[in-house]
Amino acid sequence: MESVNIKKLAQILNLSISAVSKALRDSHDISKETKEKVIALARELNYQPNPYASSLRKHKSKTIAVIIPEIANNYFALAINGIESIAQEKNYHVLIYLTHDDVKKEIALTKYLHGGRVDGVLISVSSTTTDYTHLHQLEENGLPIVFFDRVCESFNTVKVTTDDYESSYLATKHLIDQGCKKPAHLAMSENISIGKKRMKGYIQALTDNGLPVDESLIIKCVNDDKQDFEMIKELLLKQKPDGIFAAVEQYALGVYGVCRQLNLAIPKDVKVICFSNLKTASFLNPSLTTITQPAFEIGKEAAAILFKALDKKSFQLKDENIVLKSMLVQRESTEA
Amino acid sequence: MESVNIKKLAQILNLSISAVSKALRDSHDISKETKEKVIALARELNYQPNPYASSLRKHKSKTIAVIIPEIANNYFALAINGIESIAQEKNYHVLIYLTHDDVKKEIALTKYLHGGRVDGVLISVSSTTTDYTHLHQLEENGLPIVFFDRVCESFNTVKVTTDDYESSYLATKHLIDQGCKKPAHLAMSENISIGKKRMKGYIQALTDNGLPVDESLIIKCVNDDKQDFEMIKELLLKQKPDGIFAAVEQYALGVYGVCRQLNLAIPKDVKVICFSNLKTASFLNPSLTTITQPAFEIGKEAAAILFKALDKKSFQLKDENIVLKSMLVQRESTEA
DNA sequence: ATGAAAGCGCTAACAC
DNA sequence: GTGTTAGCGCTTTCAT
Repeated sequence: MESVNIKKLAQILNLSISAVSKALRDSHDISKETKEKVIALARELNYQPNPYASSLRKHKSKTIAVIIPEIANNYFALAINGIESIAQEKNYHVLIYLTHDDVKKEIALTKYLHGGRVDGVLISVSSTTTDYTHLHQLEENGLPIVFFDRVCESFNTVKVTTDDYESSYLATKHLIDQGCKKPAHLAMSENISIGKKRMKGYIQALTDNGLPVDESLIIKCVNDDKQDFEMIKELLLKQKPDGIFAAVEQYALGVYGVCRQLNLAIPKDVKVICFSNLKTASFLNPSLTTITQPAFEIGKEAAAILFKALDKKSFQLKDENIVLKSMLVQRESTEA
Repeated sequence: MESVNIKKLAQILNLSISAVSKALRDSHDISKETKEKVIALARELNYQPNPYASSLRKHKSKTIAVIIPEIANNYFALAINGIESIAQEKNYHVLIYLTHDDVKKEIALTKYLHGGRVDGVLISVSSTTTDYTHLHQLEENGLPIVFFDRVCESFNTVKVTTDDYESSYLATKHLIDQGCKKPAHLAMSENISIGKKRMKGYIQALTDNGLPVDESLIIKCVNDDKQDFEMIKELLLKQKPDGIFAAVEQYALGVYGVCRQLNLAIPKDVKVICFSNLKTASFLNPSLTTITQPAFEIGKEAAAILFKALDKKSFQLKDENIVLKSMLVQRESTEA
C-alpha cells in the first residue's frame, strides 16, 4: 500500500516528527536547510499528508457540503460550477448530496454533516421542507449555512437568490404587453420561497395592469412530468389561456409537448415564457423567451460568502439577502 | 460549539469509552440494556460520531471521488445522478472534482486523493490527458479506479462506456440511408478513447457503404463555442456536406446556429445526428435525431462496480470493458 | 533550531 | 459484559 507518513520521513532524515511537520508547514523556527531536505524527500517519496489526521487535530475539514434537490438540471449544474470554481481556488473540497426534492432525505443527509465532516454548508432546500429543525441543528453545531435559490426566509443567515419577484412581474408584464389578456401561471410548490415570490410577481403584474386574478389560471405543478402534462393539458383545453408564465423550464417544456399534441400554435394561440437556463432555448421550435438566471454567479457568490465566513475565527453570517438579477431574453415564443 | 463525543457519553453513563463505542456499533458483547441506554442518550444529545477519527483509525473514509471534465453537461449530470443513487444506498460520500478538461488540473486534483481522503475514484479523463502517471500513482497508493465514458484504454481496470463504435457506425449509416452522399463528421479530440471510436465508426460506415473517406469532411472541434462555430461554418460553406454526424451535442447545436446564419435548411440541405442527452431534443427546430446514451446507468454501473470492489478485502479490479448500449432516436433532423 | 509529549475522537486487541 | 490500553497521523505547546 502506501504508508509514507511524517514518521517515516522523520526516521529517514533523522529528525523528530514535529520538526518534519513544521518544515512541511513552512514554520518559522525550522532552518532553511532542514526545510529543503524535508521537502525534497517528501516530493521524492510522493508524500501526501493524511487529511483526516489533520482534520481531527485541527477541527477543520477543508470541505463543504452542497445540498441540492437535483443535479440533472441546468440551473443546479451551473450553480455547482460556480461553487466549485471558488472551492478550487480556496483549496476546499466539495461533497455533493442530492435530496431528490424529498425532506426525509434532506434530514437524513444533514445528520451526516454533524460531527465535523464539513466546515460549512451550501443548500437549496427541497420543496417539501417546511420544518427547519434539521438545519437549525447544523447551525447549533457550529456549521455556517448559506442558502441559495430555494432559501428558508425565516432562517437567520445569508441567502443568495435572483430577483424572483421582479423578474416574475416583468415576465407577466411582458406577456400582457405582447397582447395576452388571460395569462396563466404554472407555479412551483408554495412551500418554497421562490415559488411564492414568482406567484406574487405574477399576481401583482395582473393587478397593476387591470387584469383579474383567476385561480383557475394558476396551476400548481408537482414535478412529475406525466401529471404535470395532464394538468397543463386540462388548463389549455378548459381555460384556454392566451399566455403562460412557467415558474421553471420543465413546465414550459410540458407546454410545448401539450401544444404539439393539441395542435396549438406558440405564440399564436398561446405565448410562453419561463425561468430557464437552457442552452438550447434559442433553438427550440419556436425559440423560447426566457428569464435567464445567473446560476453560475449565484453559486459562486454563495460559496464566496461561505468561505469568507470560514476564513474568520467567528463566522457570524449576517441575516442578509443577496440578489443577483436575472435577464429577460425575448424570443419567438412570446411574439405578438 | 458541539463536543458531544463518545467520551462525554461514557462519563454521563458511567461506562468506559470502549463500551460506549461498542454499544453504538451494536457489538455482540454488550448487554441489551447497556446498548439501549447508550443509544437513548446518544439520540438525546444528538450525538454524531466524528467521521475523521473513525477514518483515521480504520483507514477507510467511506467517501469516493468523482472526477469529471465538466458538470454543466447533461451527460455528466446524469452520470452523477447514477453515481449518487448508489452512493446514497451504500452510505458513501461523494466528492466532486471538475477538471475543466485540463490535464494540469486533473493532475493537481489527484494529488489531493492520496493520503486517504477517499477509498476509491471514478473518473472520466480530460481530453488533454495523454500521460497516465498521476492515475497510476493513485493505483499504487491502493486506490481502486473505475473509468467511465472517457476512459484510458491501456489502464488495467474496469471501464464503463457506451457502444461508441457501433453507435457511430449506426449514426453514419443512418445518414447514408437517409440519402446522404457526403456525410461529414464533427470529431472530438483524438486523444480520448471515445473520440477515436466515434471516428472509427464513422469511417467504417463510409467504407462499408462505398463512400470515400474525405479528410476535409472531418473537423476536429476544440470545445470552444466560437472557434467551433467558425470551423463548422467553413465546412458548410466550402465542403457543402449533406449530412453531419456530430460526436457531441454541443457541436450539433453549433450546426444549428450556423445553418440559421447561412440560411441552410435542416434536414433538406443538411441532415444532422449526434450523441446527446438533451431533454429538449424533440422540441428543437427541427427536432434533433440523437444517439442517446444511458448516462444515468453508466454512472450507476461504474459506481456499483467500485463499491463492490471496496466491499471486498482485496479489491482487484479486473481489466474489463463494460458496454451499455446507446439508442438511436430518429427525429426530423435526419428526415429524407 | 529541534525534540518530547500530549491529545484530537475513535477502534480494537486484550485483560479481567 | 465491561474496562484498559495502545495507537491511527498529525499538530502544537513546551522544553531544551
